[in-house]
Amino acid sequence: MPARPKTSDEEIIEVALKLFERKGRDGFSMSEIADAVGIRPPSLFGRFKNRAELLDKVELTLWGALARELGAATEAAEVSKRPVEALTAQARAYRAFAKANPNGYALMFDPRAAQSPAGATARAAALAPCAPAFVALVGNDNALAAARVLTPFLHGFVSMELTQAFRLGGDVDQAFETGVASIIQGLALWP
Amino acid sequence: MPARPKTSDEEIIEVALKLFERKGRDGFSMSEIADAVGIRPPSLFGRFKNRAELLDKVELTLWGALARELGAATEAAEVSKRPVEALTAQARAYRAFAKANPNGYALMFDPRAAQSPAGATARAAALAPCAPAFVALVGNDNALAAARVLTPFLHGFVSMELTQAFRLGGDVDQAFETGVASIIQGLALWP
DNA sequence: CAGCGAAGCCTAATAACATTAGCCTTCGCT
DNA sequence: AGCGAAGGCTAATGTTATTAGGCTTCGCTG
Repeated sequence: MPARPKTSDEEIIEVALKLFERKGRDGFSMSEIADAVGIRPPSLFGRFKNRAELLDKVELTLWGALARELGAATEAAEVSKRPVEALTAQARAYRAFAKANPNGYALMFDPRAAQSPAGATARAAALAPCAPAFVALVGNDNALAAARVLTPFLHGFVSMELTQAFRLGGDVDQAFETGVASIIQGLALWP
Repeated sequence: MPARPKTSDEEIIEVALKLFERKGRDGFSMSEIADAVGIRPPSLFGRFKNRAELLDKVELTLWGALARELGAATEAAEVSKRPVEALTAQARAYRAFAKANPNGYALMFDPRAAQSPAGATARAAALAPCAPAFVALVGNDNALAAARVLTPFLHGFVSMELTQAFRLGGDVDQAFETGVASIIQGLALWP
């Protein structure tokens, strides 16, 4: 039935992601994306219901990428034997991902973005690689609670870092290491 | 020299704050604010350079309010003797403020908002009430580093809470209490 | 092999915004 | 009396997202 497409949904999402990452949430428009893939702005609406839906797709792509990074960090550490090292490695991977994709990272936690079921699933999936380390550290019953200590710290830290909220001097890299270590140490004290 | 003003900068900021809080960053426009104070949209630009400047003012107001809340929480605890209690109270006050002003809180940490010097000053001032407690807990030299553990956690936690990022069940209130306690316990271990 | 029908694109139009330009009115001060 | 500026207004501009309606291609079916 179809005619000859000039582009594909995937290409559009890719292009949108790059534009987004470079110019931030404000600096990009549907027109720019259309230009970049060689079609006219209204044609985008044949592929995506609206701008929000396109952003949802971009967000999902990013969650997938984060999940992959965390998974890679997990493999590097022998989780069952050394949960502390595993969590530290994952924390560093998390921060590295955020710094590599500053605007994208902000999108992933934007209140306006994806309340979609797919978004929720992607979020949960992204954290999955960390679960074994938490279980190994504090046991099955406390794993979720422990994740709700470290994860908010990570999210808060990188968010503040990306918005340049650390303005009182000092070594931010070291503050991160110290913070992760201190928090994991606190978790290790759990019964 | 003047004529008869129909409103004042302060009133506009108040109204903008309320509109903002209710409808979120997207759902509000200069037109709505103008309507609400009984003037025409272009007249706003005689008072504020542009929308961004108005938002800056709103943001400053919010930082001031947060500083006041934290100060109040501080007074209730005898900081020098009981830094743990003081920090816990401040943490609760911080969270309560964020939950009471969800959209406003998001604004305060928005990358797009105030990179203004006034904004930086306001941020620093907001945290000032907590400084004595950190000093009492970990000493002068470690206070900043300690603040950079607890503050990111708080910011991350409430941000995630406000964006409904905690979707795996469990008691979120308790997770907060547990997290704060665990982190402060970790800090208390510092040399 | 004629031709239906849908996918995918296009141009033109609409509506909401922020913001600028230019003008009018009021009123404190001389 | 009347200048000058503060503060407002209407009208115009330019940018967005988004909708409406129409044209073309081409896989499939008769």
